[in-house]
Amino acid sequence: MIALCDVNNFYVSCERVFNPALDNRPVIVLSNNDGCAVARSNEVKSLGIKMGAPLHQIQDLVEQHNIAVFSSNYVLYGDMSQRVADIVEQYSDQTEVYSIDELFILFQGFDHLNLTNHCQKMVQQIHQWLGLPVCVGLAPSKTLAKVANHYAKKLNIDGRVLNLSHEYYIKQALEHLPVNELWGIGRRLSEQLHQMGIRTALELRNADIKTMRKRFSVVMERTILELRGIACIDFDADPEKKKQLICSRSFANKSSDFELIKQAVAYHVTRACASLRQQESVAQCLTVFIKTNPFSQKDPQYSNSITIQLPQASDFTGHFLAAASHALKKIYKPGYLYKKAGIMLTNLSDKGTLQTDLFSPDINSPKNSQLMQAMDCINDRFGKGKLKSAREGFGQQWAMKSERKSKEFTTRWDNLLSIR
DNA sequence: TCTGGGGTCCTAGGACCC
DNA sequence: TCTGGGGTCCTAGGACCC
Repeated sequence: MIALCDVNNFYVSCERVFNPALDNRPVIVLSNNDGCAVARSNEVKSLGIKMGAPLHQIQDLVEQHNIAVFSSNYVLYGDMSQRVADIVEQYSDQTEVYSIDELFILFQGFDHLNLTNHCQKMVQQIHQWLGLPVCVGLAPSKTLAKVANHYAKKLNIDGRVLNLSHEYYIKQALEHLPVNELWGIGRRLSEQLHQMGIRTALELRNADIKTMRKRFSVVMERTILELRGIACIDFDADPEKKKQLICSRSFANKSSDFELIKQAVAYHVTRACASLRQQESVAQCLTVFIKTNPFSQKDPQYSNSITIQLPQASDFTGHFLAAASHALKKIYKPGYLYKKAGIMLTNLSDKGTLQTDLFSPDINSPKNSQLMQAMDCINDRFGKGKLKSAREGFGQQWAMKSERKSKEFTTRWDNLLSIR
């Protein structure tokens, strides 16, 4: 059996843990740059505010219903997420962190246990230790576990665990589930399924598998098999290293200032290279991209990207900074108001198996390596960005808006909550 | 005026090989 | 008019996820 453990309205729930006045009050957490609503409390959902709604479009509702609005606080959410995972690991040694608020749990050799009870205990412990509400769906496949989790939340199941292992209940659940709510069936696919007359998850499960494979792809075939209780999406306890790393941010305000964009790009390169070293990879390709605000009706639009290949894969920030600065000069056009810049590292490989070139000098000197190590060490100990490249500048004039962020309650001594 | 930031997997088609 | 039968690798684009 596979369980999906998912924290309800995760970001909102994290805010509520440290601010009980938010209980029973509508709460929203915004995306980066205070742009869109990316987490909503149940009260907000029932007001009809959609996932991803831009804040400026729902401003009236916010005032009307006295909705509490927060900037996203990833340090807090990341730490809380880790704490959830730590607890879950006590209940099975096979867990797969699927996202910041979800884990799959594999229960193998647990036949002696009543899994529903086992998971209920886990839910209780998470609630007691962290104050976070989680729901668990149990089923023979990941896709069905997702379905079970969906109903555990929706039906407000006692004990917050729904076990979907009996054929009768599986059918019941799928019969009432619109096909577009399935994991792996997005907007495009459900449109096409609708055209074929397939509207519920049960109808999809009963569809002819060969026809569906032909018409769609192996992905669709797997979804159907999973709905039939045949697990075919791998359980991946320790995910491979990232195959690409992207770092980008929108600017607080649009700008055509080359120097400002250059500093933002340097900042992104620095962050990406630190992640690269952390997972002990090297990258050979660097992509730099910039774009104007696509939502603007009146500003002339421009976006471009360029990919540069290093002579050798590397993890030395300096090489990527130099390449990025070169790349940016090529794509930057004056006169446009830019809103976003970012970089991407691709063609990643293991640092241990790094191939050097027989005919050109090695660009990865031990000196560079030591320098990066020292830098990472200092930044780990004294905080991200304590030591940085001069190219990043000091002002960070482009820095995103984050005007309503709560404190780092769990990771900074001086942000510790005091109780009177 | 204001609209996020990450990721993954699969397929078709082109270029190439013998 | 007739023009084989296998392969591999790479990339762009499309779909999905949170």
